[in-house]
Amino acid sequence: MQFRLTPQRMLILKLLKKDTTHPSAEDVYKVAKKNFPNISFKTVYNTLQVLQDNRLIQELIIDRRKKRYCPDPKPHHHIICTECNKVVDVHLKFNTRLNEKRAEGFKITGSKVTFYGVCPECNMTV
Amino acid sequence: MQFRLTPQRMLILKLLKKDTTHPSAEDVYKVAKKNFPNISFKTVYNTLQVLQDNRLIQELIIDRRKKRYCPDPKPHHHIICTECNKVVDVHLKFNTRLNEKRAEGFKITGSKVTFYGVCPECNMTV
DNA sequence: ATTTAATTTACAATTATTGTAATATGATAA
DNA sequence: TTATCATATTACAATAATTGTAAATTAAAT
Repeated sequence: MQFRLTPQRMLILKLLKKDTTHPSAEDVYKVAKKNFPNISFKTVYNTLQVLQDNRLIQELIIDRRKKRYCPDPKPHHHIICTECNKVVDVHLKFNTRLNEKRAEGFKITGSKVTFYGVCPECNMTV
Repeated sequence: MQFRLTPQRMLILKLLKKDTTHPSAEDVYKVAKKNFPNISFKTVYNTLQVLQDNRLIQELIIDRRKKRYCPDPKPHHHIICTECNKVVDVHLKFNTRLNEKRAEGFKITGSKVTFYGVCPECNMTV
């Protein structure tokens, strides 16, 4: 597929790159609307997919409610707050090698560690 | 909350305990319907929540399409097939300790490793 | 300039999940 | 045992996230 970096896509990529909150598609849509008032949800979803396919961002399956998007496509890990669903990056290497025997015949292509916890803000308000 | 182990709940728990496929709520519903033809989706979802709250099963946020349920409530890890979304358990301990400094102020309560790969069946059909 | 493929938009549709209200169930106390 | 009452179930509607469709638009390539 030929991938065209349209103004909408450029904007969404830029928004993501400076956003550390791991926004949802709706979050992206709301911010993008400020620059492109007529932008559609479909364009946002479409763009997120294209950016993902081209390894410019990555989709996170971590929040029980919806997908979140991470501007850093390189493999790394995350912590999610079990109270407010805040997500933050963890840039550390862990040894999670899975030997053939334990891989159940799967050809392993990657791995990720997810940490669950309570963020500082939520910790205060208990 | 008082938790009543009704026939429907008993059935769902039993179904899950002998199911290694990490079924979705809909999968559970379909099987449960064989014994309780009038069972509702709401009862299934409600039961899955209750069983989870009572630490008899655990919900998995791993499949991009929907929640999956694991009969084993104890912390362990999973492999998911990126082709067909098959999920299997990994019962191994990994050292994923996160020192305070790197926890970004979060109070960490748990962690899980997710492996991505291609299952034997999907590997064949390439 | 013309053709053509990719993209965007508006909007409908789908899928997973949750909410509501009436009825049914079953535990507990009289 | 029977009455009471909280909890659970069901049918069904509603919501939320995401995806599909088709027409119009854009822009790359001839």
